Amino acid sequence: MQKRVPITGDSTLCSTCMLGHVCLPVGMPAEDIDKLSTLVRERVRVEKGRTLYTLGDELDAVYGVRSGSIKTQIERAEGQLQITGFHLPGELVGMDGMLEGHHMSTAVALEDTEMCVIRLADLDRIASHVPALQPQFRRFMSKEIIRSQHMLLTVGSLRSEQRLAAFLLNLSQRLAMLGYSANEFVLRMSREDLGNYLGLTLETVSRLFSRFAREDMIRINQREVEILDMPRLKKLIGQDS
Amino acid sequence: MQKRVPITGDSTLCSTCMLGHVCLPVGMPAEDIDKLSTLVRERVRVEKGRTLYTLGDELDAVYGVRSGSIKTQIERAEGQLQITGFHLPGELVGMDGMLEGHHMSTAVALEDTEMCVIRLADLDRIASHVPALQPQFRRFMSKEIIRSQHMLLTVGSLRSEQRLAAFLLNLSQRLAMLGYSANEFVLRMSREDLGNYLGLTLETVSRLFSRFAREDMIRINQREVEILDMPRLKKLIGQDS
DNA sequence: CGTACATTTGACAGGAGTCAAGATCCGTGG
DNA sequence: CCACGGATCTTGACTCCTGTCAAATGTACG
Repeated sequence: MQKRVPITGDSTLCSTCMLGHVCLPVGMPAEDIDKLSTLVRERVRVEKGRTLYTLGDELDAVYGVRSGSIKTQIERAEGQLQITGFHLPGELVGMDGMLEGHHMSTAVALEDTEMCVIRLADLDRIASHVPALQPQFRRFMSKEIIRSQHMLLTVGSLRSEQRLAAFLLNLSQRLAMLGYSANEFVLRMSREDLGNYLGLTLETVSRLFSRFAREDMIRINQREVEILDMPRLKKLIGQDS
Repeated sequence: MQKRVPITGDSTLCSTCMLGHVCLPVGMPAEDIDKLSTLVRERVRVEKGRTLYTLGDELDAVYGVRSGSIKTQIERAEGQLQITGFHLPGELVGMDGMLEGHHMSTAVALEDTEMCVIRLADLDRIASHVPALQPQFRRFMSKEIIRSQHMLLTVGSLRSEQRLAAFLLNLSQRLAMLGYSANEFVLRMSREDLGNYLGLTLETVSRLFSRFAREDMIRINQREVEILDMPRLKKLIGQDS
């Protein structure tokens, strides 16, 4: 567990945060968003490779990615490890773990990352005079359910090339939402992480990248990706155009 | 969408329901549970094979299984279908779908089934004077996140025989929680459903059942299962004893 | 009692895993 | 600034698990 640092000044309220259009406040009425000023009172910096929280840690808050990126993973006693998500700015992590009050997963920074701390006590306190907040938070939990169910479909019923294509398209789209290029980006995770996430081996992922590049669908240089033929990638997973 | 029927009399409040030890009230203080009397005001009967709700239906409530069982599935445009869960009494369905206010999945009864209707409006109304209710509901959503992430691990990193063993053990355990036999039960779903759920084909599932039976780990006759060697099943997935 | 559906079983093929060897990149220290 | 060493990534050869296709058998329901 990393050290939480109080936010100084009010330069960084939810109401003025650049991520308002993707993060927790999205879609809420402006007057309600103004009332979220004490929702995030602390931040946590996590260096690349370090953990934000670990399986079993006590949980009194969930976290929003402010900058950087995070992977979350679950483990089984036998050492099996499954990466459950790569999280970009505006996305919340830690919502599993609310069942027991202990984290059910581990969150590791893929690069130097800053997280907003959303204490559950603050959430309920503020919700008592901002009625829209509870439904809004449920929406975010619902989104997390949908996300993992969608991954289940991906891993359970798509072939390897389709899984990788789906991953690239999903990442591209999320980066575009954040104002980054949809066609050119840097993967923050290793081939091994990616393989684990998609239910493949790192060799298969590597081979697929090479093949996609050979077929001029992408250009790839280590972790730099350029998507050259978005329509064909989409066609690969059955989406038209 | 099936017809909702008001509950008559108060013979079936949450506070007196037999499923209280597994359903939404579990762990809440008795005085709070007493205040849930108007949380479930309607029920829905769903015949075997019929849908409780369908992808795209408007959502104003989530549902708890009162008796019977339900499968939930998501779909992709291309016709791919992924079963995301088989739900027993006391379990909630429909919590995906709170994101958009429309169901993101379809729920189909595996046998004649009765569901409790939990309207979201009622949830928030009651929560305003039962502070423990919102955290409790979040716990159930959290549980759903954990469940689907665990399935992701199962499908993403276990071999076919391990997946089926994990399924049998999980079902056995949930049935035991409900007071049924942990060793003898009836599968309510087809081999095809089971295969789809586990990311396998129906033939593979059938072969595995036959093999487990040949190796005296289970006895199986169509959908009747008897677990003969629980320790060996557990060992198969790496759990000791 | 017959027909449609569900399940079992076999033969075969192919996609992804495993094992192994190189190539490339990157951080560290001289 | 450059050289070294470990980590990461690529590629090849081969294996095997699971999927596909097909046929037979069993079961349930009208």
